[in-house]
Amino acid sequence: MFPETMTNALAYGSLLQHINRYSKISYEDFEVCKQYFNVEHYKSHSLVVKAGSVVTKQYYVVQGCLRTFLPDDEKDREYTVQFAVEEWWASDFISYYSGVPAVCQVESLEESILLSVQKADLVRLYQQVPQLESFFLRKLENAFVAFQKRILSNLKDTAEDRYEDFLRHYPNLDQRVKNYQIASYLGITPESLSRIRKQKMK
Amino acid sequence: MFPETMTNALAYGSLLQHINRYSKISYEDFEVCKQYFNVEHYKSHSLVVKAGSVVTKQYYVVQGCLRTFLPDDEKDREYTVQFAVEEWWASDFISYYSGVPAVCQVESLEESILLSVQKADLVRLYQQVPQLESFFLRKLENAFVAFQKRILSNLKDTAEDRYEDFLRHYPNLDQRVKNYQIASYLGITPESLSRIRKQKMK
DNA sequence: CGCGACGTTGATTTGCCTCAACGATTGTGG
DNA sequence: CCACAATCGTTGAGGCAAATCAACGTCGCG
Repeated sequence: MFPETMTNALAYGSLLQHINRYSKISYEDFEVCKQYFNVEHYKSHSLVVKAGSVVTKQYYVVQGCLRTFLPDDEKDREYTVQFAVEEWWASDFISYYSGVPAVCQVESLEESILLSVQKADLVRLYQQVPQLESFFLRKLENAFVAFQKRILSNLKDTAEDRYEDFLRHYPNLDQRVKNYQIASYLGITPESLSRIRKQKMK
Repeated sequence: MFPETMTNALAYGSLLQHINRYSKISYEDFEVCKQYFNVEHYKSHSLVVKAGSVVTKQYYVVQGCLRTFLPDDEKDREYTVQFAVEEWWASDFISYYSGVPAVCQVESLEESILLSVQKADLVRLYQQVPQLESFFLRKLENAFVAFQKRILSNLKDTAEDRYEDFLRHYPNLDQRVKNYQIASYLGITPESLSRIRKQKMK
């Protein structure tokens, strides 16, 4: 493993590159930005966000893989809202934006390195580096569009179509996560997904 | 009917009240705001947004009812993304935010009075009245949360549950729109919805 | 090694769709 | 204002995709 300072440098480097893809930011501005982001490490199978309390942070994935899901203890089932791999963001955004206690959880599916930022700190950061407000706004717009597309896909596509959408939307992710987790993202059972995969081998 | 100036005054009054519910705005600021919003009238069954060109406006519903839907000419079917009644906003937000030509359409289901605003004008407006940027951001966050809840509802709830969600989400709207439009919002056929309604009468 | 978690396969059930027919309602032109 | 057509909602019969239930093989890990 890299020494602490080394992986931190890599983490912030990843974030800088990511932000720069959307809105150019100066070295000085990024130095300010860095102060508000904390590096967090999570083991595989650990919980990043637990249901029950209000979520005040969002997370940027430097390395690893997260899954946001709604547990349904009664039916002994889970519903996956989204996955997040390198350069994606995750949180329980329902709790984060509406300020209600989280019903969803975020779990780390692998050893993960994250950068977390407090919602309250973002407000301050926006005042110091206004481009970042545009950046996060753009990010929200994109996420909104993605969700609307997913709703449309649920309305019009078959399970097989949606599985192919999933493969396109998350390249190679099918090799990193469990089948039953993909099934719970698609809204079908693991058995059905297994049959769809079999079907597709021809 | 009211004279033109009268309905315009009512329209802007509605918008002012609506904005004030989220972020307080002074009389002077609202005067600036008004300049960018245009009153538009639509007849029942007319199209507010047609598929094919990039959508640059979003619409506030002063009076009436809109529906955003994706037409599928092949299957001779439609998929409803959302309804918008008084004090709601509508557009094809996929086109509006991503700048791609619209695939969805927005139709007026009743005689409607709308206030439209250009995306480009909002940028200018934000510079003059910064509270409005927060207002629109809040609106986007709420819409994002609503969509995420709908995705979860699609994953976990039965058609009947989703119908009840619809009734709660859009109070009394079932008396204003066609059954097959509600069905296309729920992702079921009009026949299935009819059977669900029958079921619920006990 | 042995246990538990996971993926697959088969048999059966079920919720919703499709297709078709029929009233009710709406809207329109004579 | 009525007559007629079109649209819409309902109901029934039959079919299909996916769920459920159950069994079994495999893999990973304590």
